[in-house]
Amino acid sequence: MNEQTGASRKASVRDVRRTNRALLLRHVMFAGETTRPEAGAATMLSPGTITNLVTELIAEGTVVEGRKLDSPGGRPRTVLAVNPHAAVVFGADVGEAQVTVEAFDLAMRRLGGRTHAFTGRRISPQTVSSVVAGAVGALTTELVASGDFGATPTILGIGLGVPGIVEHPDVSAGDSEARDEPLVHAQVVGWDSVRFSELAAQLPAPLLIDNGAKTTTQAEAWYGSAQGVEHGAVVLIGDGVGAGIITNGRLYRGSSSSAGEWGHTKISLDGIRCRCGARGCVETFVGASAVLERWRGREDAWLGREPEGIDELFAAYHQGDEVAERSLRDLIHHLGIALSNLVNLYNPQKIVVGGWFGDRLAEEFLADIAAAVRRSSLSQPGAEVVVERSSLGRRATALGAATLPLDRFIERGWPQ
Amino acid sequence: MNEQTGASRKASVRDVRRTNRALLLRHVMFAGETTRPEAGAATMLSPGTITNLVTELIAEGTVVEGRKLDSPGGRPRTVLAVNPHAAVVFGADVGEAQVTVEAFDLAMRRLGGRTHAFTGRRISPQTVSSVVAGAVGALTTELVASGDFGATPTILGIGLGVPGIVEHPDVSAGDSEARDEPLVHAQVVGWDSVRFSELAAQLPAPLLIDNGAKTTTQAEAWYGSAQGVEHGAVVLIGDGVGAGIITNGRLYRGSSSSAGEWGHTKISLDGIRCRCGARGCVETFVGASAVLERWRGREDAWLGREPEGIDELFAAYHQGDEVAERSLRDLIHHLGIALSNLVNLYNPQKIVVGGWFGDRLAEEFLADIAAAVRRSSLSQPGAEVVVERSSLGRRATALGAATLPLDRFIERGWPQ
DNA sequence: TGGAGTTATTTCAGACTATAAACCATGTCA
DNA sequence: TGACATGGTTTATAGTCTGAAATAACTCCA
Repeated sequence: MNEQTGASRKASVRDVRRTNRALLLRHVMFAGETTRPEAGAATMLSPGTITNLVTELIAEGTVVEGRKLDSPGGRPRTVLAVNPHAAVVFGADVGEAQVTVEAFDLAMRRLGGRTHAFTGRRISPQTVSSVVAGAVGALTTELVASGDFGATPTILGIGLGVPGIVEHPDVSAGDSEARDEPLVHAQVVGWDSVRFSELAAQLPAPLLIDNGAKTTTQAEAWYGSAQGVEHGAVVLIGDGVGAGIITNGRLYRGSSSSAGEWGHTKISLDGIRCRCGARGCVETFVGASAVLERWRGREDAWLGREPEGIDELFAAYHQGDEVAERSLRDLIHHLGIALSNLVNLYNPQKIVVGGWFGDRLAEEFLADIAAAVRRSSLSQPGAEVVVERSSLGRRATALGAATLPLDRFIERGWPQ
Repeated sequence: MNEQTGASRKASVRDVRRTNRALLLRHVMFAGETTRPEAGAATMLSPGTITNLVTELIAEGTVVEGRKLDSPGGRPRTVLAVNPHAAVVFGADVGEAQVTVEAFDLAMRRLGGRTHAFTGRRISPQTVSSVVAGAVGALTTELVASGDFGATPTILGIGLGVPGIVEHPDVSAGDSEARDEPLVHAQVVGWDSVRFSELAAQLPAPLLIDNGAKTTTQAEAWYGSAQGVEHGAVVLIGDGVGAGIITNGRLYRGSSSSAGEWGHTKISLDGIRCRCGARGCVETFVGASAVLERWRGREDAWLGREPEGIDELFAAYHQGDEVAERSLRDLIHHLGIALSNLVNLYNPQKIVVGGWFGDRLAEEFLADIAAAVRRSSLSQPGAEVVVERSSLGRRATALGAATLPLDRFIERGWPQ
């Protein structure tokens, strides 16, 4: 009996304020438009506290008052909303072949974006850095030109969704905000322990990095199909396969932020060798490239990516091709088993199926996928889980990346 | 953008006190003996607050002052410790064939216990209830006789670890502490949606129920091999196979408390049919009964439990029997794959291997198991995970069950 | 024996919070 | 115009932690 377990931090009166401010601000942001009484009901805070907090938020410029609502007798309620022009956040989707940077106002409305496609096979962190920095700069001047954000827009931060594991430094060891930047390990693009210090130094606001599957999950949780989900999973099926796990309403990261590597869990004791080196990985059964290779009868190799071929597969299926049908049936069967492992382990309320290939599958076979999941799951968690198609599409990754600085702002307030 | 996401509750000044009180009390309990300065360092609370809280805890009778420590110049520190005689907690291990009830003082020292073995195949909830109520009564009179707890010992609660899924009612819907008792689903003993209301009514203190694998995990997390682990898993291998997952330092329960059913995740697309109805479950590869069936060459059926046979298996292995060796090698290989799924999904710091069969395996093959896990895991999380043997043995389940009321006491204080 | 030095513990003023209740503001309706 | 209803603010009060000052209880040394 030596160490502390489940150690929570000490609390002080200041924390009470921070918690309640965040609670209220989150309500305002997600409600879009609200009123003081409505916010009071949603947050359970007393009218006095609401007044107090709202006054502060208005003074800061974070929140603005709007029109007054009609009343059936009684003083009319004043509409409250986030001040969209109070600040800007950037979100970047770093893919294997391209980088997309998007700008959002404080109401998370898209203001503009830049996409840069790479021709070479592997992009270097330096290239990515210069593209991101360039896009942020270009978008910022665009914003200045629009006049909505003044001469020097307040930038809350730049979020980066990258294709790999992002290892965050141990927070417990001192709160020295200084140079504890995350390490990025991305096998797919050949990055090993990359730090984006140079990029961070170039940018006009803090750089926050996370795994792309996780930022996508965050986007679905805040604005998409996973809204309000306390325990859930977002699975992303493309060439590769990933997942984001939500536990207790928050994105789960694990001890070193690599949690959720569902694509490399095994559902078979043998099978094709995966690019991770193991055999039997989910990715080798449901990843788009693997499915294509199978369909074409080359079960021995797993290389390259060829998303176009998926169109052929679906076309063949619709023309009654039996081989195509069997490929898709097998895929759904395997997907059901792979998802049932998530169901039995996490007992999620909802599983959201996304990714370019997953989205395509869910569009046509959602019911079959759900049935396959239930067939392999334990009865109780299987009966409870809802399987749904993702609702945000390809922009989710950048959107989710942009929520990183936004979330930080909600929790901590303005810098300093 | 409608619903609230990751909704935290509103905070008030009272919560600050509760949080800090719990933080301090937890420190005192886990330290065994401490002092005010030591507690201050551990909790980061100021000396004034420590005095304040300690005074309250002493006045309540929860904490007592002890001897004064020698000082090399300066006022000597006074030893603080939990008052073991302040209260009693009970923990019950409801197994498939027997029920064990144990009593602990507030320092979680075992005071006594009762075990009742059943002869029939399936025990009814009524039988379990009367056995538990009887044992609690008998142990209580024993405690009264000992004189350490006065004429009417304060009982904080009775924790029950049961072999099945425990579904807790939704807490969010009103804080009516009234009759929202959990539902127990235990296929193994044939319980379907059982409520222990009658038992709760008979008992002299609140009844708290959880899954046995989860209470065992809790015990390992508080007092065993999983101490101080923020992200980890405790896997329990016996006839059946279960797991408890620790995320962010707390036991993870999922949306309806059935999380952690690792025994019924699939690592094979075909294979023996499991008692859950599916094929390829981990339990059919590493569960004791399944291993025995395999060893004896009867791969077609999976029935009954015969733990004694495991001794034969190990004996044969030690005598150089090749079939026994192959059985164990295969088992370890499969266990490695099954655990690697946990590693890739949860990214745990530590995996604790327990359960009567798991313990036996870990005793002899821990290094092999760890190697097998690493072989199948992704390199980054695989390199970080530590595989360890459980350290509490068979009493862990009841001990963990007893932590349920203890934890509640730490968080909420004395009843009322 | 007593004074200096040292560390533990308590006391207390000050800074913040939330809340309840009283109070003011601004409508509708008859 | 007054009664009523609801929205929003102000204020007194009760908790809470913290930092600094005060006090307590030692050891060491002359």
